Amino acid sequence: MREKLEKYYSFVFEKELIDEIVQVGVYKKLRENEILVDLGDKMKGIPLLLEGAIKIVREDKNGEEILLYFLERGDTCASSFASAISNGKCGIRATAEKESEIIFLPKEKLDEWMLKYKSWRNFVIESYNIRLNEMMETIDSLAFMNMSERLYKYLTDKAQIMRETSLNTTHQDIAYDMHTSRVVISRLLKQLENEGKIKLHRNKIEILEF
Amino acid sequence: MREKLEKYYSFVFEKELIDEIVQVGVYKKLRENEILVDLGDKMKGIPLLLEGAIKIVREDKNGEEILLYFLERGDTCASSFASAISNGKCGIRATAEKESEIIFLPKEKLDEWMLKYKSWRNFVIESYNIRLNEMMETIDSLAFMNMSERLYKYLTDKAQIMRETSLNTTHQDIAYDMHTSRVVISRLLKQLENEGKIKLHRNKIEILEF
DNA sequence: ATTATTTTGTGATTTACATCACTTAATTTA
DNA sequence: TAAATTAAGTGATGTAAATCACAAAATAAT
Repeated sequence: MREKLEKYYSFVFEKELIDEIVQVGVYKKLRENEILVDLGDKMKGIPLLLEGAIKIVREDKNGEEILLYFLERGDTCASSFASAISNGKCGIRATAEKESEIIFLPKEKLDEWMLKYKSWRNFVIESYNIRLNEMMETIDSLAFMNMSERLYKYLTDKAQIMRETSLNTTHQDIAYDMHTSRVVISRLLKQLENEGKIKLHRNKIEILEF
Repeated sequence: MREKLEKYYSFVFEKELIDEIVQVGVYKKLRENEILVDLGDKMKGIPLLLEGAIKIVREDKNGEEILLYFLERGDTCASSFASAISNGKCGIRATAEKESEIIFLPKEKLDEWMLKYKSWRNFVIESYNIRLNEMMETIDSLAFMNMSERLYKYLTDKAQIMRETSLNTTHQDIAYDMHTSRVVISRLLKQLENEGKIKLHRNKIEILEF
């Protein structure tokens, strides 16, 4: 745990803070598709992502989903931070897209560290900024792009987060994330394949052009 | 300035902090439609809204707009905070929807106060949370609602922010905010009128049902 | 190996919204 | 007061995406 913490966070956190994190943080390994945070959960702390990829989705009353963004190593979940500090509920679901490793930080420390460590203050603010910007990008996609453009962005974004050039996924799963139907995704994927940007296989999409 | 500050912020900030704000804050009155923050601006501080209503919009490369959310008294612009602290650019435009009053806080103080005042830390975190939640609501609207529902939500939300039951606006302005065409808005408004939810006038929309 | 299940492909149809083209009404300006 | 401008109403048509219905592969289960 200390090793990975130092690998990804030594440029972010002071040494003393890393020491504290090692002491109070709870290491956890997440299986693929394991739910880390669910709708309405009250967070008792926040996760710091050491390795892997986490998908953050929003769900409405009818159980329909829309992807908000992905987290990768070095990220934290700003929504949890909010929820942890204010004792409020979390409006999102966080699912491990692949096996991941996190450190869970107890909420009691969150405010304490704000006083003690400038690097922590920066990290918190920076995390919120990144998340606000991701949300704006999501809004841009929904408001300004058509399905084909959104789909291509989805594929390339996800490939980057997963650090792979092929994605192991079904058309139906993509449709859930993008809040559309499988038929639409299948047709647009075929179109992207014809344009030479991707190559389709069963349960797998190769991305040829980034 | 002190008077309004105490009126809306005395339950939020410690007395000492209010004193400091009075000392270093710059009071500014905004005319209707005055631009407070524009795309790409580098913020030298953040605005604290004393009175009025501010519209926050996102713009894409083609100059097309989409409304993100409104600010009202007691709010601050989290996006500016981000930009001010990190010296980065602001990805939004903020326009006064009606005559408004703000206090501009210089960025040098922002981090200093994080150390000194717990109420300030809470306020900053709380502001980010509110903004994240507003963005999620915007995403919900775009992803899950049809135009008619979005329009009705737009009207009632805006009426609430403006503290009026009628809005002085044109169909075209609404179309800009919602990133659609005037024709579509006119038709849907007529429909809402037939349902008895609103009453249409030239340059004015009365909301009959909230 | 045969059957069942999951995944993908594809035609046909519907619908919400976008776009075009033009009219009517209200308001402002000359 | 007439002309110009701005705001709103409305028919016709186009189009992206949603929905329905079913077929064809690929894979998993028996």
